[in-house]
Amino acid sequence: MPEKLYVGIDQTINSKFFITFFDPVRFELVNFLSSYEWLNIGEIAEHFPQDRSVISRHLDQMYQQNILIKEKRSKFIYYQLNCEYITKMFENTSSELRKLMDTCTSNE
Amino acid sequence: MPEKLYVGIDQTINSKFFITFFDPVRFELVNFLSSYEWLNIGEIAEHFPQDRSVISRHLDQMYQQNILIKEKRSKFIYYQLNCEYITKMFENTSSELRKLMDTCTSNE
DNA sequence: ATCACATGTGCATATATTTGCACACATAAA
DNA sequence: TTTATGTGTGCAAATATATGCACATGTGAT
Repeated sequence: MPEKLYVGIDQTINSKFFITFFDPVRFELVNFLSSYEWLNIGEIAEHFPQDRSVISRHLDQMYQQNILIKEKRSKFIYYQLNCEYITKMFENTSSELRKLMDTCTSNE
Repeated sequence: MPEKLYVGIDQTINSKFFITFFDPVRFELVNFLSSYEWLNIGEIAEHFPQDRSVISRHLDQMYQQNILIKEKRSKFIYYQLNCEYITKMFENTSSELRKLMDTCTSNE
């Protein structure tokens, strides 16, 4: 603790990503999208009780956090899980946390 | 997608843990506690602008999710990060996600 | 027992977020 | 152009959660 070389986890961990990811509805969206490739907003919203506009906003929030990738084709907007980024984000966070936790357990 | 052998991530991932972990105030508490060993509620609350009762409730929520371990000594209640559990939870989640993401990227 | 202090809790308020409607905008077809 | 359809947005209501006060409870000391 006196000679702390590591910066706080608030510096290295993107908590907004996780808050976006684990919201109940958005987490269901992730789960749903993991079974499909490109789907447009209407196709996605069909499978959820919420209004299409609500789903649209959730998808946009997920896109802002790079959880989804987006593609516009004519008047449709297709979304897909950004698998690479999601996996990397979790694994990087795991290792950042592992570093931090190693220092705190060694202090006991 | 037709022959999906994996169960949904909602079955294998404990999202409540992460929702608890990444709440802004509780995340700051994790960050703060990572620099110390056992601290009682009063000592912790001194470092935060919120009322002691608010901090007390946050700590209890974290304890419910195994983010913290607790120890009562006389009239004090001491908390400490549950480093093992936190690390394991993140790493298990990472690998569950990795499994899921591997199936979705191979579909493209 | 009384006192001092640490923590828990009921409850109303504050704050943040989601939700759905109504409508605006965009795109493509007729 | 008008029409149909997909998506974005303003806004108010609903919902969930955090917050802080006041007080209750518990524990140890005097």
